[in-house]
Parts: sequence; C-alpha cells; structure tokens
Amino acid sequence: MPHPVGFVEAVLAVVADIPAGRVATYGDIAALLGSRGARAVGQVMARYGSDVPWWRVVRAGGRPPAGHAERAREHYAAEGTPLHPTDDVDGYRIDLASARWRP
DNA sequence: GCCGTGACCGGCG
DNA sequence: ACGCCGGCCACGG
Repeated sequence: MPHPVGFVEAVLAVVADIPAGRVATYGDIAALLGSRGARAVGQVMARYGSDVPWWRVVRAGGRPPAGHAERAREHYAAEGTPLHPTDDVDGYRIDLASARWRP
C-alpha cells in the first residue's frame, strides 16, 4: 500500500516528529511511508524542507544533507547531537548508532 | 504519459 | 575505506 495522503505532507509530518538531538535517514523516512524512494524524500526536503527541522534528516552513512554541512552543524551543536570528527569536506559525521531515531 | 532530475542507497571491485 | 554503477521513486515540464 502506497502513501494514503500526499507524499510531501507525509514526509514533512515525519520529519516534524523527529526529536531534538536525534536523526533519521532519508531511507528511514521513505520506509516509514512504505516507499523505497529515498531520493524522492530528498526531493521533498530540497523543495519544501525549509520550514521543518531539515537537519535531523541525514544520509545513511551518517553524513549531513549534501551542501548543508555548515548550517546543520550549528543545530547539532545546539541540540547536543552526537557527532564524530572526520577529515572529509564536511568535517564531521553523525553517530547514527546512538542518534538514530526510530518511532 | 513519457523523460530527465535529484538534500539517496547498497553492493561490488 | 574509497569510488563507481545501477536501481529506486515521486515530481515537474
């Protein structure tokens, strides 16, 4: 069974439910909606995600949303989201093992 | 209704 | 621990 209501609405609703200091992956969101379209979730976030806690949606590898590492980092610091320093361009990676949220 | 486009994912070399 | 490649899937033109 696909999404009962609008996909966009559903995605934003889930993101709004993620508690501060915790995160969910694009794939997690999709799965919660009975979809495998992680990219589709990315599309939604890119277009309509500005009004929700978008930084709480990360990639499966624990890396922040592409192109938003800087701004996301500030939120993580404020919320005490467990990070892990790296040498890549992002400079850090979210510790999914302890921060991943599951309803 | 087909086609290109991603704030993606997992497997494989 | 890479990077590449193919598969996904909803959206807008």
